Amino acid sequence: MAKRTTVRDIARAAGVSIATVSRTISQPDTVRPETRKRVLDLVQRMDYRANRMAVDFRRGRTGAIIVLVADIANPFFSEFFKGMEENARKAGYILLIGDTADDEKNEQDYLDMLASGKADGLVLNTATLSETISALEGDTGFSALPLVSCNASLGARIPTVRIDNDHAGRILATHLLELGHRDFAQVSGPRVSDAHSGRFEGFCHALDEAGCTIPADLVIEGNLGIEFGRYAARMLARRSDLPTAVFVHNDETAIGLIHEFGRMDITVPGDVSVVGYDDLQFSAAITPSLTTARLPRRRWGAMACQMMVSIIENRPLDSREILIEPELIVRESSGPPRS
Amino acid sequence: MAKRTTVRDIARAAGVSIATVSRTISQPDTVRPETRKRVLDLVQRMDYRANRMAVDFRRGRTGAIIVLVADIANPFFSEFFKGMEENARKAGYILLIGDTADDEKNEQDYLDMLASGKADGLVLNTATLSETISALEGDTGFSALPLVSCNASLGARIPTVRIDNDHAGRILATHLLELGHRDFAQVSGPRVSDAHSGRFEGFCHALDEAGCTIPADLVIEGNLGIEFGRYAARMLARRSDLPTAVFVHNDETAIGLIHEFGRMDITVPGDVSVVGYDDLQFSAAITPSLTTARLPRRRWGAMACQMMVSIIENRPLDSREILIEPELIVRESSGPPRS
DNA sequence: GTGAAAGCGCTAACAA
DNA sequence: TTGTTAGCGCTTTCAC
Repeated sequence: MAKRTTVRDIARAAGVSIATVSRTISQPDTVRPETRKRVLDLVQRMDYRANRMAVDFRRGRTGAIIVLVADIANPFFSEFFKGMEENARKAGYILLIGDTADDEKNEQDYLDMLASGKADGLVLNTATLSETISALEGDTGFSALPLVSCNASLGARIPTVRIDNDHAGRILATHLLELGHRDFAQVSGPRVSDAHSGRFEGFCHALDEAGCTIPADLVIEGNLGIEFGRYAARMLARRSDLPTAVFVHNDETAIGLIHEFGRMDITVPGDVSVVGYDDLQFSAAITPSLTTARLPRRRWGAMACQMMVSIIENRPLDSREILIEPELIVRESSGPPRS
Repeated sequence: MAKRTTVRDIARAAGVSIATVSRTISQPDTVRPETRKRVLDLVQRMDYRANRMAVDFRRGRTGAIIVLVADIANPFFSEFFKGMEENARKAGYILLIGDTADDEKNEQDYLDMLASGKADGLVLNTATLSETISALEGDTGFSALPLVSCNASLGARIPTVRIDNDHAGRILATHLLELGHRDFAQVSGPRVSDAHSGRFEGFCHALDEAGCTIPADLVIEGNLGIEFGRYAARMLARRSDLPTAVFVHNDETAIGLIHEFGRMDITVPGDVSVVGYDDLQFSAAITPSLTTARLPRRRWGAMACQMMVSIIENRPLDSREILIEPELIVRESSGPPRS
């Protein structure tokens, strides 16, 4: 493996100093056109490319923002990335994405690597970060690396852009109450995650205010996903008193649940109304199409990125916590309760 | 902003040399336990963390592999990432993902940044890379950065792990032929991409061998996605001679097409059979569930990553091109032709 | 406009 | 086992 071309090689070949080569690359207008041409030609011919590791090291910055997510397979994140990425690019950074696979150890590995200097900033969209984060902070509670959280549980300590999960739960409950429903079930993600506890509480509060409650055994809690949706459908179908409406904590799971109901000849919304949460692209393309709370995911990503860039570039923050409001999307899967 | 703690600070505080501090961090067993403890305590207390930029720079490696994809929003990629990531982790690397948003300029931005030293290797799963890649290669055709392609069009020049698209087209055609179909349509992605031309050709060849052809106006080509699927459904429905079977080049699009057929009271597979390509998690959770060619995406990612690690670590490659074989998954959306 | 020189923070010979 | 030292490749004052 041949040694890479360096500034020194170019400088020697062009008969200039390494400083001039460096300038030609990064501030072309500060060198005489004649010199510039000579250097640039050599750069081309000798296939010179500045060593990024050296550049980053010397400059003390990388031009990259990294975002860590719990599960990249969750289709939910795609728009979030788009929002981040667009803004990162606009601000002159590239966006790199890491997947912790919802594993604390992996997360720690990432943090160890990224903690200092791998990127100019770290955006966290993972659920279980409270402890690992502490490690990033000194005793002063000051982190060497600019951090933005997309998650409520860290909100108090680091700048946060998060979804108003409580509100989402409320608008879905209100929608179902207005349709006349009184008997509910919830298919929930792990409530240790505040994303899920937020949805759960918001939904329950709205029911409370209307004088309704959900019996404990009509709350089915577990790791969301299509298969869990199927499982929940079977659990519910087994009961003699099928509720008239189900709030499923994400669309993916709701899609599994609806499909399984279909197999068991339980019609949606005829027999039971189903509402989801997220508004995936597929949510409008199934039958029946899914009533859900749309999260403005792209905006979420955009805001998170803007906040990060402000921090990196030492601009004052308007606010240390930004709330993103979800929006009710009514489709076919919700209707009046069966009589 | 306080200056960060460096090896020198720790060395001074512990009364040792900077070399000892460095060793304590990276090869703890080579220092006397007593010294080690003293240093580690200080590291903790002074919140020292080695500057990754300096470490990477000095060592000449980063411990990171970057994969670039054309569109991270495509649910298709998630399993591919998982496969890569698992293997990267196993080999001691972290995986970072970049999204080029299918834009050559973005791609170029990434490559400029990544080309040298941002990562130990670059895996490319983007369609339109032929030109940009040239820039990475010197006149010698030698790239400074280890490269692996997941795409046929670059296959000749750099190591490749790719899907056997041609074969996939064939097994889907064969399945439909065996069901008795003779009248086909294809809903294709842009055929400038060899992923799509491969599927297209494979499908057509198998039909040829059975004495069938697809009329040119029954090939609907465009940018795949749910909306395009809906559009294709409307185009097909408008015809007097609706074909009996449609091969849609990915599941996402097939889901849109089936949903739109449903709206128009065209039943699948009663009126028309639909087969997709990918096997997304949602493909089994719609009604009717989708017959498709399953791409072993996780394996794809795993192989790509293994190949990359081999290259980085100068191990010999078994082969410079690995083909991943898709598998036919028969579900409800395909059946005998209407009589 | 250009060159000389001083490091950025760290690791890895090598010497002690 | 520990310390000394020489850079990694680049950018950036500061002279000229």
